[in-house]
Amino acid sequence: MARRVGSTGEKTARAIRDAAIVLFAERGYAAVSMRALADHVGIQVSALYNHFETKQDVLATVMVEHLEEVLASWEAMPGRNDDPERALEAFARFHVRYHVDRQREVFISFMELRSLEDDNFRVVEALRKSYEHEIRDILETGRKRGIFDIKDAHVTAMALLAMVTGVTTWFKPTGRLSAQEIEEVYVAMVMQAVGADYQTAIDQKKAG
Amino acid sequence: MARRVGSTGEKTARAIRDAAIVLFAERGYAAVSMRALADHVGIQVSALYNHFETKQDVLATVMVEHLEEVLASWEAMPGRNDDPERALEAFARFHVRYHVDRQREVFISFMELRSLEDDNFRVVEALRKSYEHEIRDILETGRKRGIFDIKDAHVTAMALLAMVTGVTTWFKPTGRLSAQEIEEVYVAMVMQAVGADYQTAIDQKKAG
Amino acid sequence: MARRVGSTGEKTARAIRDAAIVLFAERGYAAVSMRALADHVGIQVSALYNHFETKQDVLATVMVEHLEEVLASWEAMPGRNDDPERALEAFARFHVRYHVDRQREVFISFMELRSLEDDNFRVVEALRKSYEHEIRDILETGRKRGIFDIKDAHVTAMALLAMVTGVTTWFKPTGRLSAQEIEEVYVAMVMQAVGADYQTAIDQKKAG
Amino acid sequence: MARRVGSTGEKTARAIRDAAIVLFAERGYAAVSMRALADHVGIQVSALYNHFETKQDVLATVMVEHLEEVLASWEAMPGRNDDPERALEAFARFHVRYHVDRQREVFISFMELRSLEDDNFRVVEALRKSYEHEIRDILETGRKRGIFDIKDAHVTAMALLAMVTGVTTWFKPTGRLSAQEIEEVYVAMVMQAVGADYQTAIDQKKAG
DNA sequence: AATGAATGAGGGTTCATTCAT
DNA sequence: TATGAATGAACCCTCATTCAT
Repeated sequence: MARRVGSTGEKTARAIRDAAIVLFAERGYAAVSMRALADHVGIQVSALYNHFETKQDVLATVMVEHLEEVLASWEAMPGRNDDPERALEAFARFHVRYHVDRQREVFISFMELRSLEDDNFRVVEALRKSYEHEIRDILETGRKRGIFDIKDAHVTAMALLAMVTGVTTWFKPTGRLSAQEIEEVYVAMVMQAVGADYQTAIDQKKAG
Repeated sequence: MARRVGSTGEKTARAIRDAAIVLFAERGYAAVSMRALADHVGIQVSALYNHFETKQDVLATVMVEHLEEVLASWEAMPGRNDDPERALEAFARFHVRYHVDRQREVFISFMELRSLEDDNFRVVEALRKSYEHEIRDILETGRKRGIFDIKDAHVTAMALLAMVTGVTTWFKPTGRLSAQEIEEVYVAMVMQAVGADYQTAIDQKKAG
Repeated sequence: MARRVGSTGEKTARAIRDAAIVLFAERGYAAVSMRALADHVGIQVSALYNHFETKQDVLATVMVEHLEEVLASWEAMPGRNDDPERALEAFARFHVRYHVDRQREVFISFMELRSLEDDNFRVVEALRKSYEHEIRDILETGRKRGIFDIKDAHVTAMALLAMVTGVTTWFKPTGRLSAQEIEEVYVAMVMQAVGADYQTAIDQKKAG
Repeated sequence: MARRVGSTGEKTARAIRDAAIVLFAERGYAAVSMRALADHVGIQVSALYNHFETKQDVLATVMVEHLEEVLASWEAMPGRNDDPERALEAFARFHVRYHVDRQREVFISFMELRSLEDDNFRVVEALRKSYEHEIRDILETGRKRGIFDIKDAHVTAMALLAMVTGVTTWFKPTGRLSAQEIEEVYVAMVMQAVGADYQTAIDQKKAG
């Protein structure tokens, strides 16, 4: 008999993943005990094992689920198939927005790669690479066409990803700047960093 | 009795710090046991306590030592007191160079803030802020003078730091690009990101 | 409501007993989990509790059932009420045959006495003693009549039981010797061990 | 620096082995927890791990040590190189004596074979086989020379070993019979079981 | 300065069992 | 009768740290 959606089990599994995201992001995978996780969810430690085989399994599930959602969301992003300039802007916008919204998952997926056992690492690494290829391909296309003023698509891709991903380390929704404002700052920086004539476009909008 | 420099003890303490840097960077503070550390050094666990009071003390020592060295080196960097454009270039150049050279210490100092107990955290955080202020001040000065085309000095500072710091996550000395080449790529990106007329300067050099 | 013989429940209970016999013999009671037992049967752990109250109950059931069958079978063995020589031969023959056929149950009933809780232990111990008394009585009668050359009926009984029971530790149906051949070897040894003139009887048969 | 004989560590390790022998024999390996073992020794659980790597290691050590001692003792037994009749008597005498003295180790080495992991099993099994070969070789020699009236040296060896080993399951030093008396009963049974003319020899001694 | 042995807390995981469905 | 989910105790083992030598 199939497990009914919305059954107790489904809800508990979801609660465990959610608690894991909070705790792993806050303290790091190694520093989070299954007891702490269970306490956070409000169940007994042993009950965790009705939903996940091991602690490692919790981590892998969280990471894979996140990366798959990132990729799926990017697939649906408008502008991603336009010319390199618009595609890069779309990517930057998507990336910063997604990362501001899902700071913790992003941070975990980046930081806890080293905590993954071999099998899980391979799966997650493949997903990460897929994502990195997206921006690298945009940059490379733009570089070849002479639109972007960059020396190396790969290094640039890594640098831009690091820059934008870094927003997760300091952004707080209650801070001085809104998510919307931060998005604009980052998109502008990305565009300028590759030498695209972005500022003008904005000014035109304003002027228009 | 003062410990003589060059004594066995001094050498062991240095060896422990070095091993800690390697292991903390590789696995994270929480995932490194005192046993693993001792094994790496080639001594017994209990001998560690002749040199450091606690595991936490090892971490704090490594971080403080690193940050103090960073600041001292930056103090000595030529160009840091010139106009904002040159100062930013100096900073970018210094930062990427230092981070490529000391990848592991940088990574630890960034990642393991959360592993510090309150007292140590305050000390380390102060050192980090000092460093962040250096670039923020340069950017702010440049922004006020209309030299840099940026919206917000603080956000830009964080973004640039994250971007350049990120080099530690993928750079390998044996890779396709040399440290020298990567430095150039990053410096160019930083300068472009703030809208400084850097590329021209390079071209002038070439043209010169 | 009486449980109908042949009902699903009856079949499952039988399957659990059978799986328990295999697993307890193989790994020992303490090393077999209810999960392992359920897996072997092909049901969920909680379903076991529809058929047995506790794990201990499974063990007790298996042992009592086995010992009662042994006693009942021995009651029906021809020759058991004849003179001590024939009675001993009958017992040896019965014992080795039964033990070769039911190696696992025998092994469990012998080894897992210590795993029984008090109440169950008393029941099982009584059954075991009944069986031991059978051979001891035969030996004692033969010793008194001067037919058996033994020093002590009890010690001899224990020794012979141990010897024949030991067959379960190494006999494999696919081995060099058939069950039939092994039976002959053991019966001859038993008869000789008590100084009965058994070999002659065999020779007579051959000569006859 | 070599560990001094008689140091605390040596004594603790010995105490752990001794406690393990008692507990494993009484409850079985799987049913003995490291906590129970530590309690029995009077130390903390974690201290066990200063002396043995794992629980499995405790078992393997106890078994290997015992079997090596058995073999060494048998090597030193007088009469073991005489004619088959005397050699068998020597073996029976040695075996029952040793097994009465070391009931628990014998029982463990026999019963807990299944609890050994592969590597340890191979080592222990080899030692056991060495011992079994001793009696089998004696029996085979005697059979070939027509001294023993047995059908099969291997089956006979297993039967005799089981018979004599079984003494460990019921013998109690405080019981009706002394170890000395039980030895005589068993030796007589062994000799008679193979059709050796042993009783006469005893009578001769008495007559002598 | 280094060691072996000890401690007590806590690690991840499995246990037998219960219960609502 | 069978299930999935829960419990609380217990499992083996490792942890950081201490201390006599």
